[in-house]
Amino acid sequence: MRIGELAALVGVSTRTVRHYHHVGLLPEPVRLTNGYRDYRLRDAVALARVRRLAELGLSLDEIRDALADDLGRELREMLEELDADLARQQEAIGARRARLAVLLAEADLQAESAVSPEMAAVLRDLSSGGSRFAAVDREWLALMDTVADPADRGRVLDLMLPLTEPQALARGHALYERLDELDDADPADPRVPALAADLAAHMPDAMVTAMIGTPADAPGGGWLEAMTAEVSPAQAEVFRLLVLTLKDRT
Amino acid sequence: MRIGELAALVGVSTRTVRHYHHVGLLPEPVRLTNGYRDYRLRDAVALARVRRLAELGLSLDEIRDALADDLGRELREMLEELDADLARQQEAIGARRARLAVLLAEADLQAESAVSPEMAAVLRDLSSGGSRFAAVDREWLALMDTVADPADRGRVLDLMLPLTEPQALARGHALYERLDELDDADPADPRVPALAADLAAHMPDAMVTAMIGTPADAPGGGWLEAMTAEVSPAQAEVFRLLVLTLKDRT
DNA sequence: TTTGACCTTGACGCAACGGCAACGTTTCTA
DNA sequence: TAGAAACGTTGCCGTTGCGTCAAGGTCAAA
Repeated sequence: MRIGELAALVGVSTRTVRHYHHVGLLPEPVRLTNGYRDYRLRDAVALARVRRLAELGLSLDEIRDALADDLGRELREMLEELDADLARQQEAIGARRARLAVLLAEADLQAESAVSPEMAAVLRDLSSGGSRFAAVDREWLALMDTVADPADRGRVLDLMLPLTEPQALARGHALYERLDELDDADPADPRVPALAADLAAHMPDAMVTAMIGTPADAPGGGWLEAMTAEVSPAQAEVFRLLVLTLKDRT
Repeated sequence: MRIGELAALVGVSTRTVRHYHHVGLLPEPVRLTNGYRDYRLRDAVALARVRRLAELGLSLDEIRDALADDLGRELREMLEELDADLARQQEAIGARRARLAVLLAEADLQAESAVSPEMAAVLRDLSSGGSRFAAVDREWLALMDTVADPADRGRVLDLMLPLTEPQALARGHALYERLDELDDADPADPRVPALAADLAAHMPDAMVTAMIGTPADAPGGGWLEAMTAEVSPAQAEVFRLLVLTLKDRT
């Protein structure tokens, strides 16, 4: 047999056969005088053996190990491991499909699939003012929504919901405006501690504990540093004081 | 933010961030005077967007397309396609696990997992004689067992089973011996046509139609050529006559 | 001052082949 | 009998999504 016949017989490409030679999975057969490889039936059997394991999902390395150990206990362990692995894959795919189903159902209602639809609603409410600072806050919330795992995502939403009530929104807008006014103010400006105190008063307890409690190295952890870097010195000072105040509150 | 902070914030490696820059998924931010990349919150938002789609299983190319088309209809189609793809994967994995379960159950009984256990039993029966020719036949059957898809595999077994009955086995061994005797005989030897006729008489009808009916380009198709290449000229001639006889029989 | 923890670009590695180049051999066909 | 088609040979690059050096430059703390 020449390589093409062997390949057709077993149902693989000639490239695959040569690849198996290259990686030592299949012994090189004798050559004819013209240099062509000359295969026997036993080569086809060996190749079919390899393919059988490959199609079960074993890597070529694993197949080599399994065949080297002459089809003993080793193979059985590998197969069990493989089965566990496949089970995990099935679960993972199932979870992804579940998330997809949610996304697809919601996509019928709105196309803003960059964030979850609940969070999109929250962001719409918050964005009714033109505050430059509100924009930073919105970016931050959008980030939290994408970065957190689904369980935390619900918690973030719960934290935000009280702030979307009409009175809270009005007060929030006023606070945003006061923050905007500090854009090029001095950090020692008297309005700074006043605003920090009012902000602290405006924040629900649950949000406070969430903000203080987030470990610095978890995803979404360096929030304070990341936000202060975005704002002016006076605004950063507001944050510093705010965090101090909140820490006292716990 | 520097690249490490950004990466930690979103929960990826710095290498991943740079990779996304490299492939154009994430715009390069401004550089500080020392050459460090300087990220803003919106970069984190963009990165998190990308990750969100990536974790759903979209390829980076698809993510680029989806984001370029500004989160419209395109994305929805891709998600649906992805869902269908995942469904197919689930099915494929299920099929593999089913095959694995069979293998594992049988591995308790015997370790000869290169061929299916039923075929292993058939091969044991056939191998009771020391005929060199029987060895070729056994290789061939082992190959058919691994190469054919599961549906065909059962058919092959059905074909073989009649030959494993005691009387059939005895006659089969006698035929093998007569084939072995032709190892270095002349193709014109009078024993050749006689043996071909006896072989034809020995083969069940179902096996005949299976052998004649297999298309030459299907997997396992070139069986005649592959087998004749393994044997001596006189034995090949037996085969030629055998096939002629069998073709008449259909 | 010297670690040590960052950052930079660049390049190789990975799994399992597919595909091409550039060339020789065999086989079919006109 | 010539030429084309269909095989064979080796070798190298491309794929995916980064991980992992290598060989530096930068910056903060001890």
